[in-house]
Amino acid sequence: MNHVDRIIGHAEQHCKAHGARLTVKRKQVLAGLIQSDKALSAYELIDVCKQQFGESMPAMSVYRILEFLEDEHLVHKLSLANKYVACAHISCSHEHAVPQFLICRQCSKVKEIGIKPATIDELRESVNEAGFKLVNTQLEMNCLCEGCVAQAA
Amino acid sequence: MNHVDRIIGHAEQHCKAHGARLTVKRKQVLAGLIQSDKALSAYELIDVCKQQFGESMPAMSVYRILEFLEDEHLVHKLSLANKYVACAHISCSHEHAVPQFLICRQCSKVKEIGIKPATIDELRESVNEAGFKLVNTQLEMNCLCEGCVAQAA
DNA sequence: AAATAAATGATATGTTGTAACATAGCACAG
DNA sequence: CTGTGCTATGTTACAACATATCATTTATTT
Repeated sequence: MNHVDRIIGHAEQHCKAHGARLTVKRKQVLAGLIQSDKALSAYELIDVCKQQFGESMPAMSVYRILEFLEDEHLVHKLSLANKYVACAHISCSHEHAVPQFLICRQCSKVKEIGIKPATIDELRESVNEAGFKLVNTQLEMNCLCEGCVAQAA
Repeated sequence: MNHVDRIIGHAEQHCKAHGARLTVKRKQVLAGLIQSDKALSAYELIDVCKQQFGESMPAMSVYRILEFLEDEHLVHKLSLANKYVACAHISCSHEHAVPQFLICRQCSKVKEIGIKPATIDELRESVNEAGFKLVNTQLEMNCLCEGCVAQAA
């Protein structure tokens, strides 16, 4: 049983635990994302599924499935790139805070990190001072990954 | 001379200072953004210009003009919302750091703030620890504005 | 097996953004 | 003033991202 299957297994348990169903199609989409170290757009996922499973998915289905996976906290949507990534913590049993994402502008590689709570608190305070309320702490930051920095140099 | 015209005047000086031209169309687009306290999409700007100046702008032109205005630091693009806002500091003569934006999920109202440099440094450090390089510090945060918080309550 | 609910398919359309090439208008050398 | 070149704008076509709506299929319950 390989890495991806193991994670999918965890995801399935997670869904079962509250009566949600991780169907074949949903598994395929999730697997596509897990295998990729980059963020993928919905249409890129269609291609991936086509290649890996010979299944031709309509865009509509992929978007529905992504929505389901987001609701299950198995996938995150990155608004900065209009792309999607698998959650890095599907296999962890403990709860996680809302993560932050570093997105490589060049190659779409994504790293999910947890910023120090103290830093988050400072941010939240700045926001409050401005009279706004932070809805969530999912920050997305434009970055370059190691590989692309090296290339650029 | 009203508020908007005054800001446009500043913008014109700024452009002239290095041989860039703030043409009529460019002024119209900029004025549309300055008048709005909300972020506007390119297509919303087309409507605004149509209403205010009777000028029918092709989408392509608006995008080109927005790009020009961004290069001149007169306008910011908000990737979280795929919308655009006028820079809050066009009339200031001093230089500004890269700003951060609070975007109301509900009504698209935007506030441009400057977070404490120390907080930014902490963020940058977290990013470096993860092996990435921060490309810019234009953070965009999903928020609710005062008005929409009040409404929701 | 019938009734019900959940998931997916099919089709159309909306929204955001870019590519590629054509035209218009100004600026300045001759 | 006239050609030449540059910048700005127009036009058309299309790519990429996303949602609405209704029909059909699949799974679950009774």
